[in-house]
Amino acid sequence: MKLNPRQQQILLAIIKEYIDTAEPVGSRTIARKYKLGVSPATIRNEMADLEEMGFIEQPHTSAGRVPSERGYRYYVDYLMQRYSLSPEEEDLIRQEYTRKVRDIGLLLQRTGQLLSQLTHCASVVQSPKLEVGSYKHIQLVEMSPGRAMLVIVMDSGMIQHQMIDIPTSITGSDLTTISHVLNAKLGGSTVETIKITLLKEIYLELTRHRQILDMVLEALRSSSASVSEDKIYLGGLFNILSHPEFHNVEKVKTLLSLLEQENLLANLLAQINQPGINVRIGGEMSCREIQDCSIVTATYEIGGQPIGYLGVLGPIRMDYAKVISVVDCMTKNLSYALERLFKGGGR
Amino acid sequence: MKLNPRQQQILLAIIKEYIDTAEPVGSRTIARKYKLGVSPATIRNEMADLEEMGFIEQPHTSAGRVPSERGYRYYVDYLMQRYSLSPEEEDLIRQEYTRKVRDIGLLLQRTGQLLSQLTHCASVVQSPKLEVGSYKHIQLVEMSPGRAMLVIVMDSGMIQHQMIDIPTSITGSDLTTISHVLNAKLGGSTVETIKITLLKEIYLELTRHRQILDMVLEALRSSSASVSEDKIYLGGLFNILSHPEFHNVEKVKTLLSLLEQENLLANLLAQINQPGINVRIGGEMSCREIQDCSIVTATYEIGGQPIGYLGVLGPIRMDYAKVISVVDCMTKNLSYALERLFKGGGR
DNA sequence: TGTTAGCACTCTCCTCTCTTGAGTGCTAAC
DNA sequence: GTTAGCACTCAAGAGAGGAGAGTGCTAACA
Repeated sequence: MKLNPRQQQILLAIIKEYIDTAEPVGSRTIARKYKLGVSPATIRNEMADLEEMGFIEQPHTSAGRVPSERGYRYYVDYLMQRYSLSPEEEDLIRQEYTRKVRDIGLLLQRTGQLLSQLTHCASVVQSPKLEVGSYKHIQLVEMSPGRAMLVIVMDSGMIQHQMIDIPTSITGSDLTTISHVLNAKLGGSTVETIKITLLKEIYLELTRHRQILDMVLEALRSSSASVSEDKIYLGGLFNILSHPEFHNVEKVKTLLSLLEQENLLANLLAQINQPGINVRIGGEMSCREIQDCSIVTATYEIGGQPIGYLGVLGPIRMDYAKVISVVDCMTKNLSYALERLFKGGGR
Repeated sequence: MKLNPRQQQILLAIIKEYIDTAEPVGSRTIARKYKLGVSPATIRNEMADLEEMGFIEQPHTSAGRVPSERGYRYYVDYLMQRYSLSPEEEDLIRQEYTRKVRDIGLLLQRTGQLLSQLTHCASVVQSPKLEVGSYKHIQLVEMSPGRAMLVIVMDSGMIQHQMIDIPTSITGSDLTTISHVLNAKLGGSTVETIKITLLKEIYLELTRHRQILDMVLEALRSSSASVSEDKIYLGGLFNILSHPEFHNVEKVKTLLSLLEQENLLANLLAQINQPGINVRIGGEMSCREIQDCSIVTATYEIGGQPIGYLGVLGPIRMDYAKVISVVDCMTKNLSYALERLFKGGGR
C-alpha cells in the first residue's frame, strides 16, 4: 500500500495534531496549521482515501479523523522524525547517572522514575538477569547453635544467601573446614559442570559431615534454580492517569490489575522484547488487557551481553518519537552505569 | 458527648448500612432492616440529634445521612464488634504461611497481596528493619584483578555486599589473610564498639595492606549507614478503584502519586504507626493527599522486638471491623514466619 | 413526655427535546 | 486535479419536566 507524498504529509499532520490534542482532527485544522498549499476540500478527498486504506478512522460521521493502529505503525516505520532531547532533559539524565550508586535496586527504580518523568507514561524496568556463571566463593557461617548461613558468590558478581538448619553437634570450625573443601572442589565449576566424581571426592573428604553436606548441596542446587528472580520495577503509574483515554476508571482498573501480576507482566514483556528498540502498538500485542496501550522497550547490557530490558507504557496516542529517543538514551545510560558497577573502572 | 443506647443503635445501623451500600441512609431503611421497634419518624428525630452532635452528615437536604469522620471514630472506639475470619479466609492465610519461604521480599509481597485480597483495599508492608547487631563474618573475595567483593554477615542475619577496587598487586591469598584478621579482630563487635585500639591492632598486623584496609573499613562504615533500607511493598492498588469514592480520576491520581513517592509514604506511615493496632481516619492524618482515605496499621516483630509494620489503605468508608481483624491476624502470621526464618526451629 | 402518622417541601437524578456547531461528502464550476 | 458551496449528520450541551427518596414540622395519640 503506497502513499503519495501529499497523503504522507496529511497522515503525518493528523498524527502530530492528534498526539498533541487528543481530539479528532478536521480538514480545516490541517489546512490552517500545516500549510500544505491546498484547500480543506482537497484534504478531505485525500482523507477519504487514507480512511479507505485503513490509516485513519472516523469516530462518527460528523467528527474529524483519528489515526488507526495501522496509521501509527506507518508513522513509526516511515514518517517519524527522530526527537532530540532538550538540554534540560539531557542534564536531568546526566545528573542521575553521575551519582555514586550503592544499591542496584535503587538505580533501577530511579531509572524508571526518570523514564516516567520524561515521557509522561508509566515505566517498566526489569532487574538484570546476571548469568549464573561459576562458583567463586562458598561460605558457611554459624549463626546460632543448629543454624547456619550459606553464602554463595558467583563470578558474575551475583550473591545469594540462605539459612539452613544444621545438627547441633557441628561446631564453627567444622563449618570452616567444610567451606574450605567446598571452595577447593567447586571453585570455578559452573552449576552444570558439577560432576558426580567431584561430589564423590567431597563426600570422601568429609565423611564425618554427610548429613550437613546433603543439606548444603541441596541448597546450592535450589539456589541456582531461584536465580531467575526477574523482578520488574514499575514507575510513574499515576502519569498515565493524566491522559484523557484513561479517564475511564474501568480501563485503569484492568490495566493496573495486569501490571500488579508480576508474572503475567514478565511474560508479556519477554514476548515483546527483541534486540533493539521495540514498539508495540495496541492490538499488535495479543494481551486483551493492554489493547488500549502501546509499549516501547529496549534491552540493556553489560559488556555486550543483554541482561535485561526497560520500557515505557502509555496510551496508543503516545509521542512515539520522544518516547523512543528517551528509551534509547536511558538504555545506554543504564548499561554504562551497570558496567561501571560490576566491571569496575572509575568512580 | 454521651449517646443513649438508641442513638448508639441508630448510629451503628447507619454506619453498617453505609459501609455496605455506599449510599446515604434514610430513616425508613433503618426502620425496615434494623428492627429497633420504633417508627421512621422517631428515628428521624434521633438522626437530627446525631447530626447536631456531629456524628452524621447530610449531603443535601433531601438525602439520607452519611457517617462523619467523628461518627466512624466513635464506631471504631465504642460500637464495633470484632469480626471473626471465615474458615475460607483462615485457610487462605494458613496456606500461605505454611509454604517454605526462600526470599523475604517474596514473603512480604505475598503478605501484601493477601492483605489486599481479604480487605479489598490497598496494602502496605514495610520491609523488616533488622537490628544491625555485631559482625559475624567478613569475607573478601577476589572477583577479577583489581576488583573484590566485600561480604558482611551480621549476627542478626542481615547480609550486605559491595564491590571495591583494590590494588592489582593484591593476590587472592592476601585477601584471605585480610579476611582472617578482620574476622578475628572484629567478630562479635558491634558497629559502634569498634575501638581505635582495635583498629590500631589490625593496622599493625596488616601493615603491608594499609591501602586496602582503608577501603574496607570505609566500606564497613558506609554499609552500616545504608542499612535502613526501608522499602515499602505496595499491593492491590487496583482494589481501591472498585470503591465508588475513587471513580473520580483526579482523586486516584493524587493518591497514586503520593504512594509512589516512597520516602513521603514512609514518613507518613512512620508517623501513624504506634505499638498495637492503629486506625487513622481521613482528616486525622495531617497529609492532604490522603484525606479521603483511612489507614489501619500494626507492627510485626521478631522475638518480641518490633521490626516493621504492615497495613491497609482504603476509603474512609471501609469495613473497619474486618480490616482490623485481618491486619491483626496477618501481623501475627508474618511475625511467626519471620521468626522461623531467622531463628530457625521446625520446617 | 415520648412516639407516631400525615403532609408539604426540597433536591437529585433521569429523560426528553431542542439547539448549536464542527465536520463531512457530494456536486458543479474553475 | 482543485476548489467553493451546500445539504446533511451527529455529538454535546442546555433546559424543562417529572419521578422518587427523604426530610422537617405539626398535630394527634398513649
